[in-house]
Amino acid sequence: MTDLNKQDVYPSMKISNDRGSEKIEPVKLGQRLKEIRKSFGLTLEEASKKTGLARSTLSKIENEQISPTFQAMQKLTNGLQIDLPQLFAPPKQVSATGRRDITRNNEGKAHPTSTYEHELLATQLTNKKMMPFKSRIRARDFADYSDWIRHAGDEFLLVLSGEITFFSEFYEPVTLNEGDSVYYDANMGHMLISSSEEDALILWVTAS
Amino acid sequence: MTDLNKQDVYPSMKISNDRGSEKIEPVKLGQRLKEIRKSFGLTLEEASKKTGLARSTLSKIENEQISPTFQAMQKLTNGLQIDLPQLFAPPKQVSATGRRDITRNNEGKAHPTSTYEHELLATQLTNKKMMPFKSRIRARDFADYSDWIRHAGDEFLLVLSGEITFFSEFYEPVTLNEGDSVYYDANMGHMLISSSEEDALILWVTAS
DNA sequence: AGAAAAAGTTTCCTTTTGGAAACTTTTGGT
DNA sequence: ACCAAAAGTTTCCAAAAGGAAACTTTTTCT
Repeated sequence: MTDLNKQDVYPSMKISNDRGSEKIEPVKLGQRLKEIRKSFGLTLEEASKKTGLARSTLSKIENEQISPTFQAMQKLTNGLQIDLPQLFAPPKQVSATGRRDITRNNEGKAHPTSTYEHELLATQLTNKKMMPFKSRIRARDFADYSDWIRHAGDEFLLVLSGEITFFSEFYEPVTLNEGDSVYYDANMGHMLISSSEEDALILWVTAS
Repeated sequence: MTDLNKQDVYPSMKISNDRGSEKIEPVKLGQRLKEIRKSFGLTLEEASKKTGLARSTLSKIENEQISPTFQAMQKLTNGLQIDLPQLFAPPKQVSATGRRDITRNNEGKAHPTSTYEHELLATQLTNKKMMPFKSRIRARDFADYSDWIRHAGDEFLLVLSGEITFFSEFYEPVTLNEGDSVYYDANMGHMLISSSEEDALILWVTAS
């Protein structure tokens, strides 16, 4: 195999930035950590017990007097049960106004097709991590589809009413009734049909 | 005021750490870093110039002889133009068989509290991009909470039955009935109560 | 308000990291 | 194979992090 490297595959990852050490963006780790600890209602002492780091060390980290080692950070994330991404997470400014979008029943953005009738919810917000839909499933037959549906990301689906049969690439078809749900990798080929008399109503959410 | 903290009212925070790491995960940072550097076709010397870290230091980090400080890691990520998530959670295994998890009605993992009764869905899968819950809302009063609920990520909520009042930090309370949904930034303080006689049932999904 | 307890910060000292240079291993050319 | 250059590792020391305990501030009693 040729020595294909990331630069070939992912042009976006350009390393052309030749400036040795650019200005180090001051990710406010300490501040962030303090927020998290407080949000759990923990004192330094308690956090100390959970993480195995000294009270004093935690204090210094929170006040940005020291730069914790990776080891220390692992103790932090393990002890407090948080993810690293969460810690480094974007400057995360709580927007002054907050993001919120309410969609009333049947007032989403409709996308009807012969097999589905999708209603996109929360259309007012941009940069969402998830895309929620409510759909009416018209398809009654496997043959209503030309091929597996397949796309990036995770998908979660809950049956609101009716009965569907969920087909997927590596599994036997399965019947889902009201209240049943399925979570799957959308890269795996999938499709679904309504398997009762009526159309089925489902809620589904994607995230990538 | 009672010492009610987030963990009490919001047990999901505990389990939302779904990265499959209950115990001390030995993230092979050094190994991973070496992979990345090689994939860019960089020598230690070049990486050193880009990151501002000494050749020797890089070597020691890669061979896991030392645990880099947060500062050092920032230099790494800045200099090499990679982001932290990449460093920590890259194994990125696309399972050959496909990931899928079905949760039957009322068969999720329950987490009852006085105000909520959460049922975590899709408990079999790890590394999910979303965390789906079905919940029964018992709270009838604003005062059932000690403070706003606030955590990282986006949240989507759909009312399955009953009627809820959704309180959030920067908005007036709003009443949601069956079929209504709301999408919001979970960093924004929020909480909700059942505003009809019966308990309300909701579906909600978080993603961060 | 004052005392006691709890929470948080700073000091002091030990352990560990980070960097320059010496040293070893690998690669490339002849 | 040999030698030279490049790449990588280790040594040694200065600089910084981590922990125990002293100290200060804040909270919670009476």
